[in-house]
Amino acid sequence: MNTNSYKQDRVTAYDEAFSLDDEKASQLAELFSSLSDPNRLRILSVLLRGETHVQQISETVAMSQSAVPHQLRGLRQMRIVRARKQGRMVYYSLDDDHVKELFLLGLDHVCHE
Amino acid sequence: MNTNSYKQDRVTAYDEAFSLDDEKASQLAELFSSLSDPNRLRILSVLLRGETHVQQISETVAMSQSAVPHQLRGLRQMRIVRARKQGRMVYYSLDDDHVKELFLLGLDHVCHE
DNA sequence: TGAATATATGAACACTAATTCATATAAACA
DNA sequence: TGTTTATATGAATTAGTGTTCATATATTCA
Repeated sequence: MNTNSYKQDRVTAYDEAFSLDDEKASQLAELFSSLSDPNRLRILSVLLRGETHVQQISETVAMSQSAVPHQLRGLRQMRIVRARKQGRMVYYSLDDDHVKELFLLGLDHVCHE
Repeated sequence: MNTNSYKQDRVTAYDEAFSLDDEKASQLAELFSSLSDPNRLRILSVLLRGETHVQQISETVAMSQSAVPHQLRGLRQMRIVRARKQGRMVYYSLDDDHVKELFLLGLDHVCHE
């Protein structure tokens, strides 16, 4: 973890000599890809309000029964959301605040022009 | 500009009653889509260091002659980069700091796990 | 003016990704 | 136990995206 120095303050961290290596580029692209679909974003916007079960997500974002679990699967694999089963319902929530920050920063930008 | 209240402090702005409408969802998805490709991210990582001409981008990120302008076109249309022609070279730079912030926040997250 | 260089663009192709449809699993309830 | 409800999954379809190849435009230089 000392071969790079990404861990500095975000804005000042970017070294002039820095060039994004292939692996980091791919990871970063994967992260942003998770946020690159309107329906996925709407699912996340629901989860931003708190833990919710699948059916309720479907209704809120007006997606079909099977489309929602399909998307949730991807988000789960990216560790963006987390599932908790209770009875026959499965409750999803954001796995941490990382994506919430990105989401809100992005929304901020979109809404300012 | 007062039909929404997105302009509050980012973290507290997210109203419990808020649900991402279709248009905002699409705009946001478009924004994140701009960052959803490794090569595009590498191009941006070069531009983060400052204004650069196309050929130099090609060399730095090891992309073909035509692939780079193709990608730059998309970034230009999204107003993420800006072009300045000088002689037969075209110099590109980031159009503002919006995407830089997203890029660095994302990189931050990727590098912390 | 003609050749060389830098960038852009259109079409074709390959690849990815999102949705739907059908079906499977699994829990609750009668 | 059998039926209903909630979620998940696989396959197929469709739409979108990134690259390459060939070519166009535009600028410099001889």
